Amino acid sequence: MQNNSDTRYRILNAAINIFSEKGYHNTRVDEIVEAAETSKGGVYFHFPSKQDIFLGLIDEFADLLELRISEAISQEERGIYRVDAALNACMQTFSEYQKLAKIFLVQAVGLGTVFEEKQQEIHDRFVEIIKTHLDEAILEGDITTQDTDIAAYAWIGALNEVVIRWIYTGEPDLRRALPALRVFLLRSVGVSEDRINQM
Amino acid sequence: MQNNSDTRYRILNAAINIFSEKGYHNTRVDEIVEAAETSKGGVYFHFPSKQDIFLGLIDEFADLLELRISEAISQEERGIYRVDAALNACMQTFSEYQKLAKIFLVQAVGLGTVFEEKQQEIHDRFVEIIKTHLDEAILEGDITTQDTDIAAYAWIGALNEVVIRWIYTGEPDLRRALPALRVFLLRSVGVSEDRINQM
DNA sequence: CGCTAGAGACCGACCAGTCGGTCTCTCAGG
DNA sequence: CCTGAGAGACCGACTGGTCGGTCTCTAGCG
Repeated sequence: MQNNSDTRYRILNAAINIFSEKGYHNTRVDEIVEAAETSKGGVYFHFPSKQDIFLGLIDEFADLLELRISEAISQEERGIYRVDAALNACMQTFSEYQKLAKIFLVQAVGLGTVFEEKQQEIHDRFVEIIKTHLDEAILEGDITTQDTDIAAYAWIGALNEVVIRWIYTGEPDLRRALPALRVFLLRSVGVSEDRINQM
Repeated sequence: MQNNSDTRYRILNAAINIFSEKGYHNTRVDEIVEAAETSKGGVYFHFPSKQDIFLGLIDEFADLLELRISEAISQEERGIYRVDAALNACMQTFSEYQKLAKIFLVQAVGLGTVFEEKQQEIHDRFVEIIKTHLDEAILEGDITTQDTDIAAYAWIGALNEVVIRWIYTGEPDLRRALPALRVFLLRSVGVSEDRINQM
């Protein structure tokens, strides 16, 4: 049981590398086999199918991301600070796991019906989190009344796009981009300049 | 010569429908053949490959979108109004060509190296347009000095996400979402509430 | 010996693309 | 007006390669 260890780990690692580079359909199981220095039998001993490996990676990363965000949020009291903390956690996690981020944000898109549902479901989780805290911030009077659904989608889109950009080009460095993005997002929901500056 | 007409048109139409639903890899050429009520030979008479059909659709749509946006922009004088006009044109075009929009925004993602380049290149075109006009608006004093690269990426991301959402769920209706998104985006780059309201 | 973990040859479904053939339509020559 | 030759548009059976997944076999361990 404890011997989940070496081979399984190497397979996952290889899968991350190759999936993130070539996408799901252009990745051959045999390539994973080779990169993991194992055999087809090895792979199919540890995983039921190619699809399972891929979906497993995505699920795992989504869980990690959500955990990190929840932790960050729980450290702050006020809605608007929570939102800021979540943003930080998000960027931090993406930049720490660049390859998984690419699989999550790029390679999992456009794979047809099977994957579409999972994709939607995960996206919804994050929209929900953002929306909740934006609504909270409205109640607390930090931002004006507005359509927080749209705002939540737009935030996710904005964030993803910047991260994807960074994944491809290495620019803008996420740490350098964070302040600009932070101001952008806070302004977008109507946090006053004064408050932004004093945060 | 003029008989580019019927069959070719039916093939493209079928391709739009099926690609937009199932994505590139899950679409069989034979499905397009059937939906277009033609034959394999017919398809390969008009197009050199499956890939060409797909890329052709994307190129065509990108051109259309850019054209529409340019037209809209050229109708306005001032940077900030231009930006607003472009946004309108964009949403209008997406909602008019929902299926092509899905191919463009969803199905063209994560297809591996060949498609990645084209994808980047097209994205850059639109980032460039936005950035240019944001910079213009800064010079005209309508918005504050800021990192317009990040803002441009974020805008595109935000827009795409909302549109993708609409494509999948039919909600929020783009016409209803537009005002909220408009305020969101204008605020995000620091257009004052006063000016937004008076636009 | 029995069991876990892994090796790698092999299978067969699947599918993009091909190729020889057919079916109009046109148009020149008689 | 008829003919027949040529071209353009289209047809669909077939092929050849590719890959996910399976199956039998083996090495080591307790």
